[in-house]
Amino acid sequence: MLREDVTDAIRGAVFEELAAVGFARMSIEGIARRAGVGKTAVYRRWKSKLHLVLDLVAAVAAQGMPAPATGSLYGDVRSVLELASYALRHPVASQVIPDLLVEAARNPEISDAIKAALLDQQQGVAAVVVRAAVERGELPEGSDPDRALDLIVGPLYWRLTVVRGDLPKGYLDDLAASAVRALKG
Amino acid sequence: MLREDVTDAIRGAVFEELAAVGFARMSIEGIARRAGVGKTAVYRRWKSKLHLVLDLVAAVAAQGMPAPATGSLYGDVRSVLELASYALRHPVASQVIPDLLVEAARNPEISDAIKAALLDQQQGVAAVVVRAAVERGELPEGSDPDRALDLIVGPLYWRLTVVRGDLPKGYLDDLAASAVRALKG
DNA sequence: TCACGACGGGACGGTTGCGTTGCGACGCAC
DNA sequence: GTGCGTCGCAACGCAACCGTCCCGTCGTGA
Repeated sequence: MLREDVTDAIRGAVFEELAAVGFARMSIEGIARRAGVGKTAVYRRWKSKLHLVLDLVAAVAAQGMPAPATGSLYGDVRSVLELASYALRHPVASQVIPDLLVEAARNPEISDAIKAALLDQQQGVAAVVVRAAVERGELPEGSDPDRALDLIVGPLYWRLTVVRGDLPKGYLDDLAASAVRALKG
Repeated sequence: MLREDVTDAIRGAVFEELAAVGFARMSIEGIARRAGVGKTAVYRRWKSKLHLVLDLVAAVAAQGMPAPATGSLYGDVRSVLELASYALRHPVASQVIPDLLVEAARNPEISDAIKAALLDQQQGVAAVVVRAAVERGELPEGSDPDRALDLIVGPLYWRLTVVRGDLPKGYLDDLAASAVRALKG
């Protein structure tokens, strides 16, 4: 029976290593070193660093992402932005997510995993939010949820992980209002 | 005197290598191999792969980025989106840019170079566009150009390099209109 | 008490890239 | 035609990591 504390230590080390050096530079030796574990313990559980990461991403995907239901489009959008900004400001996640997204452009397996763990989840949330807004009459029939997601999350992702600028007080409120204004049209 | 055709071959190989495997995995051996050149020829010109890439990025930065002046905010925004989508759909650039942006989060030198080559340029363009719109009375006094840039480029970057979705006909027109609507408020 | 299995650690041969060096070939200026 | 400098190429010793194997230790369940 594999020891669970060792498994957890390895998982944690993978996250840290992924954030510190990125997927491309990450090595199993480095993970084992960081986890204070023999390489054997890693290979006994996973075949390669790819499987390790796919496993982690799948675990994140399994958590699911809650869809807001505040009763207004603005409230829902603001809520989504709050959640997203929390994730993208986390020091580990803000390194790991963009890194894996870039890696996904070169590796279909990572691409599929990321898609299931993040993009599909987000698109699902967007679909729920848009449908609710349509039913309330806040958005016209046939509004495209994907386009809505672009307009809501795009600017935030750009600012936090591309420009790597700060998030001034009230920025999320502004952004939510802007997105709602953009969507209604 | 260093032969210029060799220098050009190396520069080209760096771009291709950067797109194919990314900065982290890129090796000087690989570059020389791809360029059909000895390692000596590379080391005679640059100290390391970092210097190689910094040099390339600086060359891009030197080109400059033209600011549109169509006479309307919508026209200017649409023009910026056209240029950006052209770059982000280029098969090499669409790999290299996100890769270097992620690398920039770990390496201050790359960060500075990218900032000068891309972000500062874009912020300059945004500043010009916003100022013109304010003078025309299309935007209120004191509109923030950075926020404008987030709203204009963010959704496009998100769609093209994160979701890696397609760009439906009319999407840029929609996006430009949405951005203008979001900005006025 | 005892056997089993996972543990950390270390060593293995093999691969890849590092940055440097020496070589003979080639091209160009003088 | 004679040098000089760059060229491609191959080799160098060094380092890191690969995936595997063997060891002695330790904890647990029968």
